Parts: sequence; C-alpha cells; structure tokens
Amino acid sequence: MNAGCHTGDVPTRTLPLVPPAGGSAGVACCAPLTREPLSAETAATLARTLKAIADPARLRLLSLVAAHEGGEACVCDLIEPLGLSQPTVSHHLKVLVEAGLLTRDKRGVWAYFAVVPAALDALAAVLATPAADPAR
Amino acid sequence: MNAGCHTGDVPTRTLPLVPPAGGSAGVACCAPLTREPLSAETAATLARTLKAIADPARLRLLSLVAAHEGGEACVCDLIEPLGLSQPTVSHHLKVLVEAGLLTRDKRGVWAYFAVVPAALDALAAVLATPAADPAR
DNA sequence: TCCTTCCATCGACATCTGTCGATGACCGAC
DNA sequence: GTCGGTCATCGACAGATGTCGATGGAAGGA
Repeated sequence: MNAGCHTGDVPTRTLPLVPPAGGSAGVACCAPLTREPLSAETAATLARTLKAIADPARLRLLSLVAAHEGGEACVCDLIEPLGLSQPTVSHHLKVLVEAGLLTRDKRGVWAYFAVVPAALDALAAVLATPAADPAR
Repeated sequence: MNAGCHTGDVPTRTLPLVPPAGGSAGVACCAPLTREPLSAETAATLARTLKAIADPARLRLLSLVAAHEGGEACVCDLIEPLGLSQPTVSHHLKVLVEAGLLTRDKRGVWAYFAVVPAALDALAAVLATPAADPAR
C-alpha cells in the first residue's frame, strides 16, 4: 500500500500540458492511413507510437492518469490499482513518456505524470476513416 | 513478381463491407479511455486489437488495401509493395482479420481483403480526447 | 547527520513476435 | 487426369518485450 504516500496534500495545479509544436517524440502526424499507401518510414514511426499504447498495463496507466484528480498522478498512486511492481510501473511510464503520450514533471520527491491530449487525438485522426468527415 | 497474377481482369465490385452489428471479433467498443480507469479486462481486449495494428507491415497492409482499386486486394497484390515473403504477408493478414480490421472474401483461387471502416473508427473513438467533443 | 520515502536503472529471465523456407490444400485451365 | 497458380499452415529461428528483485540516487524530515 502507499502508507506514507501524500494522499491529497498536493497543490494539484492544472498544468499547461500539450506543448505548442514539435514537442517530445513526434506522434507521427496526420496521415489518414486509408487514404494512400503508407511509406515504410511513416509506417515504422506510426507503429512505434502505437506499440506504446498496445499494452494492457499502459492503457490502464493512461486512463488512470487521465481520470486522476487534477489530470496528473505520481507513481505511488498507480502501483496499487495496477497490481504491478514499482519498477514495472516506472518502466511503462517511461515508454509512454518517450512516445510523447505522457509528460513527466518532477516536483520534489514526486514525479507527476499527465496525458498529452494532442498526442492521443493525433493517433485517433490517423486511424479514423475519412468517411466520417462530412466536408467531402 | 506476380507473373501470372490477374493484374486488373477482376470485376472489382464494391463489397457491402462493414457488417451491420456484432461482426467479427469485437473491436472492444467505445470507452473514451480518458474518462474513467479501464478495467483489466477491458484494457486487455483493447490492447489485443491495438497490437494488431501496432506493426509497420500491418499498417502498410491496411493502407494498401484501402487505397487499392475497389477497396479490396488479394495477397498477390500486396507481396511486392510490402517486400515480404508470401507466408509472412499471409500471416499479417490473418492477424488483421482476426482482429476484425479486415474481411476476407475467397472468390475462386483468390482471397480478397477489405478494410472494416467501423473497426478503425471505433479505435479512433476510444483514443480521441473528449475535449474534442463540443457537446459538453 | 542519519533515516525514510520516492523513483529510476540494472541484470536476469520467460514469453511473445516477426520472419523465413518448405509443404500442402484448393481451384481452374488444358 | 495433369499441370500451374494462389494461398494457408507448419516448424524453426533470432530478436523484442514484459516482468521481477536488487540496487542506487535524490529530496526532505527528525
């Protein structure tokens, strides 16, 4: 359990989130996927980001962080609901940060993670079928 | 090369596509992901579908099939542009079909594959951030 | 100063995954 | 019936991946 964990005595300021442009890893911007054949390079980049979320533990981490108070959470908040060891949780968080899907903000002893909505939306835009777009 | 491949002498009828409801494997319906914590079971189901597209070869296969004439393609159309062996292409196609992202229609000697737009849209809906929804 | 707590990294291990060549099943043409 | 072409499956292999315990570094409190 998180015996000595902070449990609520944190400011929980809403972070600015979503870096304006060219932030973090890249997220493999906006090709509709079902529009024209992907190049090998584009496919590799997209696959790297998708592999980051194609894991039960990491999917749950994303939803746990997003649903947490203030939209951010520290590692100690995530270990127990996930049921995995602390090194494993830390490993998964690192993968998500390197994929640009989470941001890490170290404040004092704690490291706070927050989702990057723009990254998830970019992935959604790539997968969505253009038929859902009425402007054509 | 596809020496004896049909190369265009096929009807190329537009298939009905997208099975009405409850088709194929399931696609792990519509939870916004950044809404509330995913259950372990839901996360596992979602991850299984995401793993299916989290691969460069399979991403290219999806886009190749979608961009092909008539929205469908046979294996022999995909081997050369992908640069992989026929068994490998067949393997990837099987993974995509089992994930409900492609349909397989065997006509004579050829097996025609077509994308399931509803499956991709469902995935996009799960990843998209609710902030993109103005109705709240 | 020392101790406690939080977190990241390391090394090891079992398992999953992507790829291939070889083979077999199936269909259509001659 | 036989042959050629398309596709799926099998077995094998190297490499990537998820998990853990042990360890180390850094910040803050007694």
